[in-house]
Amino acid sequence: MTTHTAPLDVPVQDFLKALASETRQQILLLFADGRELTVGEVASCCGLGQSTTSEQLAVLRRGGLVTSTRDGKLVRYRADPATIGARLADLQGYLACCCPPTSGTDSQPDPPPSR
Amino acid sequence: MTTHTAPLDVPVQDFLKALASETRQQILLLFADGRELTVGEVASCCGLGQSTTSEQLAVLRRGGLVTSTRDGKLVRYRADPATIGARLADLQGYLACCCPPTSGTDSQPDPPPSR
DNA sequence: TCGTCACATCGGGAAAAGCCGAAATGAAGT
DNA sequence: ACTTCATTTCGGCTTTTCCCGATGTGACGA
Repeated sequence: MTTHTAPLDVPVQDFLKALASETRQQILLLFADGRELTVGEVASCCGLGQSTTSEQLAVLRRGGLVTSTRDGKLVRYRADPATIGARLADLQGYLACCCPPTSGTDSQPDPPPSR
Repeated sequence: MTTHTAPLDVPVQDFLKALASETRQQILLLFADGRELTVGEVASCCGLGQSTTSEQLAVLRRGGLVTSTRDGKLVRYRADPATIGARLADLQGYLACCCPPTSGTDSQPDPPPSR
C-alpha cells in the first residue's frame, strides 16, 4: 500500500543513468517520430566517434530507451516507447512516496524556482 | 508544434542528474511521507560524512527534488512535490517525441516488465 | 576462402563525480 | 564579545564516466 522506502529497482536506475547525460539526450532526440538509425548515422549526426556512439547506444539500450535489430551488416536502433513508458511509470511510483497528495501526474506550469 | 528536437532544458537535466545516483536515491527515500530531516540526521541515516551529505542535498535541491529552510542553527530539508511533479511532466514531454502513442501520460501501477 | 564493411569490444588518457577531513560561515546562548 | 553547534565550503584523493584509436567479431560479396 504505502510506498514504503523501496530502493528503486535496477532497470529504473539504468533508465535514469542513461538519461543523465547530455550526449545521450542528444542521441535520443534523433529517434524522434519513430525514426530508425544506424550506429554510423548517429555518430555522424552527433560528431562522435564510432566506438563512442556504439557504447552510448548500448547504455541507452540497457536503460530500456532504445532497441536494436540487425539488418544485414547494419544494426538499426529505434526508440522503445513501451519500455520508456514502463520505466517512467516506475519512476513516478518511486517518487510518489515523496510527493504524496500533489496530484503528481499533473503538470504544474511554473512554480517559482527556489534559488 | 510537433515535438521538434528541443535539447531538454537545464532544470530537467539537473533533475535527472540528481536522480541518477544511488546515494541520492537513498537519501530521497528518507523524505517519504513528507518527513523533514536535518543534514546531520540524513548523514547518520546513510552513514555518510556531513560534508558529503550537505553536498548531495545541494544537488538534490538543484534538481528541484527537495527544499530547505533554516530553523535556528539547523537546516531542515523536505521533499518538493510540486517541483518534482513539474520536472516529471517536463520529462514526459521530452520523451513524448520518442514514444508517440503509448499513453505515456498515464500512471498505471504495474505494466508487465519487459525483462 | 578472402576482403570489406558495419559494428562491438578492448586499452588508455582526460574529465567529472563521490567521498572525506579540515577550515570557514551563520545562528544561538552566555 | 566569545563560545558552541549545525551546516557549508574548500583542498585533495579515489573512483567512475566519457571519449578516442586500435583491435576483434559477424555478415555479406567476389
